[in-house]
Amino acid sequence: MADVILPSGERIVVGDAGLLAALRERRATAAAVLLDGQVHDVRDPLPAVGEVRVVGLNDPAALDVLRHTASHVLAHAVTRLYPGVKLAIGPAIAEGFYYDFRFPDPINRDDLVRIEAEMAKIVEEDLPIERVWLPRAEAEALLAEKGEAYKLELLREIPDEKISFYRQGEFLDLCRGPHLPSTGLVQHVKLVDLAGAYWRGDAERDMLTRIYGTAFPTREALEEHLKWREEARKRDHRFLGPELDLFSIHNETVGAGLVLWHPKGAAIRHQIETFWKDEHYKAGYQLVVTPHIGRARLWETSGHLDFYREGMYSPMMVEGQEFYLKPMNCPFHIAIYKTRTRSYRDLPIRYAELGTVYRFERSGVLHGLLRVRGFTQDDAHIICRPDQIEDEVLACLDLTLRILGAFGFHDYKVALSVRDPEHTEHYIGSDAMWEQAEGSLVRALERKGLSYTRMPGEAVFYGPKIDLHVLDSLKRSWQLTTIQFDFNEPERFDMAYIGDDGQAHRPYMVHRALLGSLERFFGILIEHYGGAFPVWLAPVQAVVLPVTEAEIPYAEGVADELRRAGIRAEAWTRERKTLRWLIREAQLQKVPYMLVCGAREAAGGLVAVRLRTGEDLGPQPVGSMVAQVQEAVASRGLAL
RNA sequence: GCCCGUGUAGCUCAGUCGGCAGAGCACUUCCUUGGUAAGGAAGAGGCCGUCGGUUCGAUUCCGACCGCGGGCUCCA
Repeated sequence: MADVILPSGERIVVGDAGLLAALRERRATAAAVLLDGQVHDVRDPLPAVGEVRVVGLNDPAALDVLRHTASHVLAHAVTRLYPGVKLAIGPAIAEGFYYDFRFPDPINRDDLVRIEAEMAKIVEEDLPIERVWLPRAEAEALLAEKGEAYKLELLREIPDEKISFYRQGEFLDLCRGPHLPSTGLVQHVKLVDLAGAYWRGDAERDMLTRIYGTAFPTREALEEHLKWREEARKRDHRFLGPELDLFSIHNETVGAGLVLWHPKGAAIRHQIETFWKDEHYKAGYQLVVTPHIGRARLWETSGHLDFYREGMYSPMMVEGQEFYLKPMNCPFHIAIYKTRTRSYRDLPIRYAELGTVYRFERSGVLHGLLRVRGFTQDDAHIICRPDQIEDEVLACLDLTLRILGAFGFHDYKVALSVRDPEHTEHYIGSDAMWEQAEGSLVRALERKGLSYTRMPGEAVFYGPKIDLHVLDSLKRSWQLTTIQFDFNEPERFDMAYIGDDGQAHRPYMVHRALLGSLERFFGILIEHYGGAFPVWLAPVQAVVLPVTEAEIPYAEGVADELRRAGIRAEAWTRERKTLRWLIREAQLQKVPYMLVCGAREAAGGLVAVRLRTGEDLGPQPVGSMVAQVQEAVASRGLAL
């Protein structure tokens, strides 16, 4: 006998008759059962004592169950339409679900419409979903008879003797559940994409066809999600980049993964770099500049030729010496450190550089600005004494939050990557160093009030690290900042400082990049702002628009005045176009301020101000506009 | 690398069941002097991704290659 709380809040006691019967009696719709916070199948036996909560379709806890069932409806429809299809796996995922199939013949996007129609039928049929437990031998015989090789492989990895299947109508699938009680509950479902996927993600194994879909408890939620997808599509930086004349990539001529920054993109980059440099000087960093290539022996010493060779380009010969394009900046910074004997009084030393590096990426993974082959890291190396590391990490987090905040990123997720405790032999550095470094990272995070997820086994071999993910305006997560200890290179380069005991000591070194790379960060910024940059970043902050030819000299005078005040302004006087045309163009280019000059304004030293938002401020003295733009720049906000 | 899709003017895309290649935007010229999201007309612009095959003839059909887009475990 268990106490059951229904979605309505009603409490009932359920006996051996079972939960499903009791629910049917009360006409209650149940998606799943919550027991100690775990989602369970409504068909499972209830605990002898205690309390369970039945959750309805609308409960967030039921979303994965709904989607998992939706993936079964998909698989059901596919088996009806494509005899001979083989089933692989079909889990719920963050934004919906997918199911992997092996089709006898290739399908394409048009097939999704047919499949969706068949899914609608299955939902309409409102088939009860039953759970079936089979003994292992029977399960194996059944799957073998159906020729479900992938399922058989999965079965062999299940340790249990009783194997769980789910049946809806004529469709039966190996599955651990849980599932909804019937197919009729999957009302709001949509197939969104089609892609290839390796069986178990292994490039050596079969290529399957993956169908992606999403499902929600209500039509509104589904539509909202589809709108969100559409919004993300419109903000795609690969679309906005050329549209706004920010950058271009030329695979055939320049090379894949190599970015050309156009004047407007470069203007934004200039603002980012200037701000970044100012903040770094204020935070006690010293800027350095290092070359793009270095001799092979440098990369031998650093170890990159051992553990990072596949990411590096082939060497070039210069006067009989091998040189490599740099994939990282650290060896150069270390070389600067080593130009003289350092005292403990010199530490911490913080070398920062916007250093351009080149890394080999397979062509299939290149993606706009987000994954490229040549990029500029906002890199720095902090070299310090053991007693300084905690304060250094904390200062680093401070700087990170200050800089990211300026770009409108205020939501963070933090991952702390540490050693795999089972395999400490895979890592360089002593236990004491790892513990001290991890301790400093944890305490710095705590002092900063940042919650974090500890991830054992995620650290690289040379030290623990913090990775910071930000959420953009569409709530998408991007990994930007990384702060990582390096126990490897100080050793390999024999870095040292002289302590107060007169002896040489090994310093700690921390690598950190706050924005990651300027290319990738720029791509993220474009999508975050949808191309409508805040005034301080906007490549063109104001356009001056003459109404007729007569106002051209006045408009140019106004633009000059703005430029003298440090505002990026253009007078659009090159062509005789109607004001309507000029406004539309400025609007499409997402220029924050449109300053209209007609006869009335020219006579009075005024401009009629239209904002990017569509708001009309009416005629304003030029001087007050200058002040308003300067104010918006100083605030670094989106407000105009 | 692999699966599906895709490649035609600077851009976005039609089209040819094998017979001289099309539109809109952008560009050039002319007309228009226009007050808050496209004023009008004319012109110029093409190795129809590359290479090969079939054919009297290929941008179209076939093959290979190249480029681009989406995706390639969030495990029954």
